[in-house]
Amino acid sequence: MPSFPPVEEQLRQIRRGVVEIIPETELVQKLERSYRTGKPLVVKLGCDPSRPDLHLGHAVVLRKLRQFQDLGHQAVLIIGDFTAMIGDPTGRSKTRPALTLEETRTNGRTYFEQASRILDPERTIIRYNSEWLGKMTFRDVIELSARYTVARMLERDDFEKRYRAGEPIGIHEFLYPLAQAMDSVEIHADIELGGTDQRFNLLVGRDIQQAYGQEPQVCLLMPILEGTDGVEKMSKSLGNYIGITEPPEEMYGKVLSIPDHLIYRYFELATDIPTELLPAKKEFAERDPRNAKHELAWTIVRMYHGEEAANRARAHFERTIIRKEAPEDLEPFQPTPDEGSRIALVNLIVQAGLAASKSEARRLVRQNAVSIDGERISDEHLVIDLARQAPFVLRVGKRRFARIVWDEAQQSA
RNA sequence: GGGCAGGUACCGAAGCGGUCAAACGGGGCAGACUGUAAAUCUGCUGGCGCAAUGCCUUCGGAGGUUCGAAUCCUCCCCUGCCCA
Repeated sequence: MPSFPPVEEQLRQIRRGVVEIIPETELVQKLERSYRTGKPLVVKLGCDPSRPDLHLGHAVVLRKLRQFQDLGHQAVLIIGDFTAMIGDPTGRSKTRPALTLEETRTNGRTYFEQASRILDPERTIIRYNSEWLGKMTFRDVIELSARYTVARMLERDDFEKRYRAGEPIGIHEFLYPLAQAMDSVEIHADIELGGTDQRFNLLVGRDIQQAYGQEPQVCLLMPILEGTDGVEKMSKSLGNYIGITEPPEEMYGKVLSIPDHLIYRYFELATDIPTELLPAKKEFAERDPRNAKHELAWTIVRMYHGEEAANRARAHFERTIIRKEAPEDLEPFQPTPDEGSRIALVNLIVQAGLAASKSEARRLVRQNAVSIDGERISDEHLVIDLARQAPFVLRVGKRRFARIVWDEAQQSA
């Protein structure tokens, strides 16, 4: 039987970083009842297994779920494998490719593995929603749909905008919020977590739970973390994300590339530093953004990779970016020469994966972006004799390096 | 079922028989600057290529007209709106 901290203390922690609690009075009631009866609250978080690469944006809400675990409540992670199988078309673009059941299972496992860097896996219940959604008959679906109206669906910002803009909305898109609501019904969720973009979906959950005779869940909305560009929300498809499994060096560099005005926000939402220290960080970020950003990067890397890795990442950054030297642990790359031991520079660049095509490589040379052992190359027709010149470090742009080696024996073998 | 308007490169959007690998904007990449950033300026942004008025692939799909098509014709697919 878990023993909970006092309700006031729980509330204090739950409120940190939260944008909105709908409605807060019900949260208090639920907490009080749980405290009285010793029964943990069921806290739900739904996730989309079509993209199992978690980043700091996902981490915001996962950290909140972890916080509930630490307070003694029951975390339930819903893997939306059923919806992924159909292909969720949320957002403007085309329907996502539908996944097979195996793919969603594999993705689900990957998701959980990654989420375990934040959650306590021992105390997390995982449920796949195909388990109950897959069993529903057409009749069940019609009954479910009858509980909601088109007008209410169109309240959703995304639907309304698209409808007005004359963009297509598939009927099945109306079914997604309902499906998600059924997840809440299935597990009798007391609280559902989500980003502010999930507000509508979580609220539908409340209505549907009531329609099925249950007490409605409390919706707890977390802010959407901006990506490294500082404008759009962090997302993989926008390429502005920092993945939680990325190597320390990469993570460090990416954190450093965020605009200054986000430094404090990242401290608040993406780190585990105690709430009491936040005001000091805010002052730090305003007074000395450069060093505050370094501390932020270090803190985040430490959370996911440990202190030693964080120190290494900092040293790496100073070496490669500030002093513009090649990283020390570059994998050697043995190119396939064009003829004998000779290779055209543009071919070498493509082979080493530093450019996508020869034309691009050529362009980069013209733009003074290519150097060998620190020396700028301006001749796009340059041919390199590997036997004479290797090993050397090939560099393209600021961040792309390759250590080119030549081994006669290995070549003939 | 009928009518109308559309489907162009990563995205938005011009082009409507040759001078189109396709204007312009966004995004991306590179260079200068810098704190790695932001802002700013400059260049590049289908592939191949000895940067040639060169070759190949591309403008929803398949055919056709033409010396020549993103541009004209036919059929098909897709989207939105209006009517039924």
